Amino acid sequence: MFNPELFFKALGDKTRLRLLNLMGEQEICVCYLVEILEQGQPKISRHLAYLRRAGVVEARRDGKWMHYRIVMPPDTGAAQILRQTLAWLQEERSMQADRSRLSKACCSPAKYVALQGAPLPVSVMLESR
Amino acid sequence: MFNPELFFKALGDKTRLRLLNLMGEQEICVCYLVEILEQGQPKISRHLAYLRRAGVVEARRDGKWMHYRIVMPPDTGAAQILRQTLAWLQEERSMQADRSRLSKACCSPAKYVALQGAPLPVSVMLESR
DNA sequence: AAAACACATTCGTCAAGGCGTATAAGTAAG
DNA sequence: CTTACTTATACGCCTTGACGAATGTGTTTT
Repeated sequence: MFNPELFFKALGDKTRLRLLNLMGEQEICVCYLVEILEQGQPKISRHLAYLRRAGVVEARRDGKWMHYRIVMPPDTGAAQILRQTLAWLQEERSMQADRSRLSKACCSPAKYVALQGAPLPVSVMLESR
Repeated sequence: MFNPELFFKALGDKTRLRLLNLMGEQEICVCYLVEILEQGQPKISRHLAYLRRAGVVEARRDGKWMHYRIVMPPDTGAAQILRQTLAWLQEERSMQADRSRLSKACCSPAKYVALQGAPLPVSVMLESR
């Protein structure tokens, strides 16, 4: 029932890989994705839509904000490959840098004025308990 | 040193996935790929070139014939994903059918006249000992 | 109701990629 | 050397997809 071609097409783009890396296993607000990737909001939104059509992510509305999360495909093989891919990405320098900037963005609002008032990523909320 | 984007782009095409499935862990002559996939020789050749550029396969000349084989990427993560992908493909109906037609093609030359005299795939040579 | 905000979508443009047809390149056989 | 054979590449055409800019949609605030 799952389409390998569509699945790999979704992974065949730098920006989409960066988005998936930032989502990790947690849901995250779009505003953070835009700020961290420094890539223009419509561009990010289009790539998120692509990932949604491919069945790789799902969205949840929270007032003005949209939260995206990775959804594991029902197909066991695909899920395994997706998990493996996420682990692989974490080994990459640039992907680590993205994740590092994400943590900092949540703790230094002065540097990321646009994010003041935005809902914190779950990972950061857990850290600050 | 390995490029995830290029890697997944290479896997994001039905024909290329079928080619990789037919190669499996063994090298195979192009003429078989053309016959089994029934897809026109230039098309197959272009997709093989794409896979070569992406570093997923390598070619070996044997007189008039060219043999292609999957080459595991030096990057451990990529290699793991590639192996899992190949295993995943083998679970698909259509991919099993391709592999089944490959065995038959080597044993019934009458049906595949174009293949008479072509070098047998290694897997078939092993079976017929 | 109006304004502000977060995000999605549309539009026009451009590059990448897929395909069939024709042709080139490399090798073996006559 | 010419021919036949296997594979690769060039060409023209078309589709997909990526992008910035502008605009639309849904929600909260005033």
